Amino acid sequence: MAEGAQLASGLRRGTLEFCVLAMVEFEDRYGTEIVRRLAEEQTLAATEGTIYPLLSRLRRGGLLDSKWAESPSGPPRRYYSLTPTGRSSLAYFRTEWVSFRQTVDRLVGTGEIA
Amino acid sequence: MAEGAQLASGLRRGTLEFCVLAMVEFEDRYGTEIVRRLAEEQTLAATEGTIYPLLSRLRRGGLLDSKWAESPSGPPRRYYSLTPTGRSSLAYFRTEWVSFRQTVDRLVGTGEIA
DNA sequence: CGCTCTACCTTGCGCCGCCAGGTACTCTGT
DNA sequence: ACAGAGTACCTGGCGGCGCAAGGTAGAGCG
Repeated sequence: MAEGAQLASGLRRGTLEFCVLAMVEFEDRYGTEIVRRLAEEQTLAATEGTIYPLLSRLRRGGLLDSKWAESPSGPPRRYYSLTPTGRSSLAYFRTEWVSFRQTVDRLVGTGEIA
Repeated sequence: MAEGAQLASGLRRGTLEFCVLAMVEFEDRYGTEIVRRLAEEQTLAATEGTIYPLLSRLRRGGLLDSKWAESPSGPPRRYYSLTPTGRSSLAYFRTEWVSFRQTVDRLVGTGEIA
């Protein structure tokens, strides 16, 4: 594994889940599409081996709903959408993320505690 | 486990390590002190079971150095300090963190990709 | 000399990101 | 009609890390 990739891999923990939720907040998306869009991001590139199990977890957890749909060209796709539970979970993360981000910025940013 | 604690636990992954490095950047600190200071932070509270193995990993990895010192009252303490390797690792994280933070802000902040 | 406080560390568990491998359907070219 | 490429889905096993729980040992006090 590359140098910086290992660092980013650890950072994704606990965050990737909500990035995926946010991606299907306004528009239904399917697995491969999510993988491709994440690959365009700098530090959030995740492979299929990460995304598909993640989507299954979120579906089983009731945060995502899914329905099959035909593709214009190719095999059928499973489109994911946000459930009310997923929506509130995402809302909760948004507040938690701000707090977390500020704490890390304060601690790591300058090196001084207060 | 409490509701929000589980979320924060995932967020700490890959970040806590560098928060600890930053804490000993300018001043040597010992284990229990680090635990107590992190407990004061909102979303970064980590217990001994997290911190001590983490400190051992960082020491074995050459990012931290340690030396024993007497306590004014109580058992001796193991004080940790930042090595050159740890210093450059921390510097690298600071740039990576900014990139990561911006990506998450962009994706989760509004829900729109671009 | 017990009792408490401080400080260190370890064991085992569970979760999750990831690599590698696998299945199946669609479309294209010959 | 059929091989090959492209698309899309999923799974098994590994490794790392945060964490709860449990353990050791010295210092100070009554």
